[in-house]
Amino acid sequence: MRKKTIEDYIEVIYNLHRNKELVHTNDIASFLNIKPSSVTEIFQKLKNEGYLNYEKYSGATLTQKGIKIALKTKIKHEKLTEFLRLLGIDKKTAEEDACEMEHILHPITMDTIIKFVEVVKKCEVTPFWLYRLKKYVETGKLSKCPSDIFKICQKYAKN
Amino acid sequence: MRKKTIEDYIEVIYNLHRNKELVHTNDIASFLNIKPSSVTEIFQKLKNEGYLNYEKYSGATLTQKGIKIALKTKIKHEKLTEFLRLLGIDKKTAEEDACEMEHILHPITMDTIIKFVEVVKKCEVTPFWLYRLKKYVETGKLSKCPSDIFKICQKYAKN
DNA sequence: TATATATTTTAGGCATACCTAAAAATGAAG
DNA sequence: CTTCATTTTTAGGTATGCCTAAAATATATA
Repeated sequence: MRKKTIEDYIEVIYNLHRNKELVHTNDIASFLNIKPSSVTEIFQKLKNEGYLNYEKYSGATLTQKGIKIALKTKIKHEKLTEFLRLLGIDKKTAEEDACEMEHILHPITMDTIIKFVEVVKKCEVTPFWLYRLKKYVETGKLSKCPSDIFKICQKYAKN
Repeated sequence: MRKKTIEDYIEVIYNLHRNKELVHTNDIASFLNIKPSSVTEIFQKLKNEGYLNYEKYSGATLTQKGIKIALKTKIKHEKLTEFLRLLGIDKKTAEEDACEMEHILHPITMDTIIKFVEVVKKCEVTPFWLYRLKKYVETGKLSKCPSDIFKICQKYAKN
């Protein structure tokens, strides 16, 4: 199975787990707008690879291995969404792009993006570049960097 | 054909175009480490969809439609690489992640990331958050936001 | 508890992007 | 200009993730 397939399905299964103890092929199928028979096939494969406890006709639960993937993927999804939202991307687009990015980025890239968000958030106010970015995205016009900020950047450049 | 397949192949064809007028299945095959027969199949499909001028046994060139895709993809690739490099990602990783991201991001996300890079670059000095980010990635320790920067951010928050 | 209904699985198919092996075309050298 | 090596294509095969239609099982109701 492809990494993306495994992670996507496990993510959905994990999310539906909350409402129901056992997740059925139908739940996944209606959520993903595909046919239940396709889900059956995937369930069988996920079971073979040790991600799922699954017995014919009786729904499925994630194994420990499955839960581990689910949590990892969920974190990635949330952090990437947060990152894109921070840049000003609308919620729907951010969710969708995060959902693709979560499967492809190298760990170091993922880690760096997570830390980028933390660094920015740790300032507790909106950073100046974000105002310039928003204006630029909205108007197409890129303002010069204000001189007071330029000065401070220079100061930090020296350290 | 999948968007990713079209864009990936056209990108490679475009890059190999420079050295040779006509691109042959073998060129692509050895570059991508796949078999020439697989490339033949893709060439036929790319021709059918109007991206390629291709006649049996005689190599291929991109059509106007193909060139348009090539340039768009190239720009995306370069800008995404620049973005990741800016965050401190090493060259190889940045290239690889950019190569995946270029096929999946919504236009608005792509546009915003491009503008983010421009905004940061337009300051002509390294921004303060980048120092904090680098240190955080290297050491795992996240420093507090310096008070002078905090003040300036607050000032901009009021406008 | 028998039967009707709804859910789930099986069996067989399709498109994509790859493969191998064999056939066809190209082109280089005597 | 013919033969031989190389390149390219064709034909047929594989795995993946989806599909439909039919069969099997589970569930709800009378």
